[in-house]
Amino acid sequence: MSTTRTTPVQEPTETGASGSGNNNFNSAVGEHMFDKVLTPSDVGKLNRLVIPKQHAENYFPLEDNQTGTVLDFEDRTGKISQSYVMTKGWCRFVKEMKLESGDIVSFHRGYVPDDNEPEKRKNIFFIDWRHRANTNLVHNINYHHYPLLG
Amino acid sequence: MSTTRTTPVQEPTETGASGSGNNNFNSAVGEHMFDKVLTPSDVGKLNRLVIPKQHAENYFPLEDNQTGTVLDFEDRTGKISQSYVMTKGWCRFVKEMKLESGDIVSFHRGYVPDDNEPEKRKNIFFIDWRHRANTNLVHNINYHHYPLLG
DNA sequence: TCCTCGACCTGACAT
DNA sequence: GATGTCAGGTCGAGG
Repeated sequence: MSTTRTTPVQEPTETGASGSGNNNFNSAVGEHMFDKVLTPSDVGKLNRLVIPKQHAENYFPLEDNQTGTVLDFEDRTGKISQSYVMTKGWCRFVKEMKLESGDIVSFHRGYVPDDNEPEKRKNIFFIDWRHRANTNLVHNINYHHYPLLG
Repeated sequence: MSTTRTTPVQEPTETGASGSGNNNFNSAVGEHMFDKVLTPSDVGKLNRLVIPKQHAENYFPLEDNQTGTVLDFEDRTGKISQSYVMTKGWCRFVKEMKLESGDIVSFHRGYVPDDNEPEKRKNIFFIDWRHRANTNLVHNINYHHYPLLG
């Protein structure tokens, strides 16, 4: 219970292709971006989800992230690092899905053509979740998905 | 000791023009950007300075900050917020300047013409500091400045 | 009031 | 020991 650091956020189990039973969402929803095993504070009273920096910058449309701005102190260097949290809407999501520490959320991205500008594509985000395995809960290994609009 | 929140990061005392004695640095160094009163952790073992978000986004060349990316959960909204800290080089600065909680750092910006492209200007950053007033320390109300390269 | 949200502060830990 | 990131808190504004 004590050591609850983020799982070394492993690269995805390559899209639901692995046989872990998460195929009750249509594969057409899009590509898998990343997973996070929820920490106690992700599902606690803090009402926020810490998003691993690398994934936030890789996958969300934050535009032009330089992973920190570097300045120089004369001969030295000063670096400004950034971190990312999701706040708005998260707490409601946790409650409705009854998420607990150890459960897993999984972000996916899809595209739709933009009707007005066919050469452009519009992002659609999805968030899936499942209860962790190795639990006494009834609903283990159930996957769900929840659409997002980007 | 307990309540050590950031001073409501007030707007600057409008460039050293106010009579608080901070004129031992050449006014040619540039415009005043913002101040921060140092917290205990800013000068402690954590080796980092928390930079108020608004100032980081207003003044540093982080490019294209949208102050949080907004996604929509169907009819809901999820928002990703960012925070900023300065890490590299900060701890050395604190030690050399003997900064303590309650002291104030002040960021300034100047410009120099870019020799190759005269129409462009290059940022130069400076960080000034002073010990807080109302202290028993000897060096109160001393201002210093420290050049940065941008 | 209570809750959410957003910003900030502080500490732990990995590298 | 220095740096970078994440976890876990507090606080205040606003609904």
